[in-house]
Amino acid sequence: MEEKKISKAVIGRLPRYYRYLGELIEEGVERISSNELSVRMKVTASQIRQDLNNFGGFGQQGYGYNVRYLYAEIAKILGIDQQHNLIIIGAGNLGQAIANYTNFERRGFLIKGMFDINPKLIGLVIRGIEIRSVDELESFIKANDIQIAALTIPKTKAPEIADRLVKAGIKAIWNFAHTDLVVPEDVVVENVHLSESLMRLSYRVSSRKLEEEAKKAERN
Amino acid sequence: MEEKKISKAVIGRLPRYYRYLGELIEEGVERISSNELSVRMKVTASQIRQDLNNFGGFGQQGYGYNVRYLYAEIAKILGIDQQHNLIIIGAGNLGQAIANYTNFERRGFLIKGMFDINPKLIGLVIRGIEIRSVDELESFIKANDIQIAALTIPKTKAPEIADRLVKAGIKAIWNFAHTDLVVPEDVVVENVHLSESLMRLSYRVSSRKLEEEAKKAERN
DNA sequence: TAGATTGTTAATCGATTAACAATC
DNA sequence: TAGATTGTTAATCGATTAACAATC
Repeated sequence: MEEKKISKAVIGRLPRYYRYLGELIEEGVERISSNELSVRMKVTASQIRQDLNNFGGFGQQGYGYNVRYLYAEIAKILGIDQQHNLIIIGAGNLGQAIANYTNFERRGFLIKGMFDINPKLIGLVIRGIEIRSVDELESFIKANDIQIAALTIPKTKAPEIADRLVKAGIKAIWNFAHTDLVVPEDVVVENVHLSESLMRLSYRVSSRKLEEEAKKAERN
Repeated sequence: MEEKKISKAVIGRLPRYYRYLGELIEEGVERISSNELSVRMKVTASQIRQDLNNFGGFGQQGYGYNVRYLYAEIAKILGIDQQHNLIIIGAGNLGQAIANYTNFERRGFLIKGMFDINPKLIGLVIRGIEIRSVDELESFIKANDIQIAALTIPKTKAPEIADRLVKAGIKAIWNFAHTDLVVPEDVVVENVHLSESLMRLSYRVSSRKLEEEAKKAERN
């Protein structure tokens, strides 16, 4: 069973397919062709078929794809058909935002606990999730079979906490701290660098402005 | 002056270069070669040189790159040498998290106001930023020369608000709602889809697990 | 000047799109 | 069966890496 390596680009698109299929289900659409879906999603039909065929043949010639079936298959591929136990480290606004976002639980991500160093926050309960002292981190991870840790703390504290998480057996870090974590290769890190996202936005706004000015200059 | 089109991949990497250069400045490093930087950043030196040369020759043969100079030049490219006026729509945890993140202001993003529909939130002041009723949206945008709107509201409300923002003359939307916004082509949308990020993480955790199981099975 | 390192061209690699035979 | 649409191979396009002449 040689697993062919799936490219990052393909994986990056899967959640978007999943989202669109979910919307189709809500609309009561039963089947869809790669072509119809390509129009909705503004990608090529070719890309959709290529992407899906990395994982198997989910469609049927002359028919297209059954929406519910494809939706369920993508869920399996993404691993969101299974339950993941998650903790949040850093109970500030961002940590609380994640804790309050109920959709994650619908996708199988169960938030089991939150951690902070601020004594004012420790003991508070958010949507049934208790905020604990970071001192309890390791014992909690082991006792509750935690796989994923969301890191919503300042970048200065992130490397130390990441080390502790790795030692405690965490398999994945959802990293919101503005730094690149160094972890062993069997630990997955998914970065959400908001400031980088905002800079990309800034670039695009600025380059648009330059283009417009260039056009205006040309007219004169 | 034909502007050659810069690829999305290159733009995506610029903020990371910027971050590493900032760290080098803090460390007191004056100059760096593409090769040294490539080791730190875990990319190829070739890629660094290619990326930078999209925008001009910032280095010097036999010397490398002056860290402060390159840092300043990338800031110009990203447009973060200029001030951007920003509003946040949706004053929930995520909106408040952004409002409280002071680093954005250091990069020239000035948060001028927050908006919500919840009467309990309207009137509150967060870090000097007042939460206003969404009714005041259009007048506020015009009166305060707002270019960027961060959208931290549920997906159901996002399309309607996006339309209003566009009509009010907003040039860029930083979209945290889990939906793809439809806007005219001169309006920039930068998406931050947290649930998609979490699914990518889930995929990677799940596929790691499968690989390990496959390896174990092979041994038997 | 000699050594180092860029800027840039050429080669390679990978991802996307197009085309079409297979098949429902 | 005829029409539709997939799965998949081939062609194209773009991005990354390698190589090296230019030059500080």
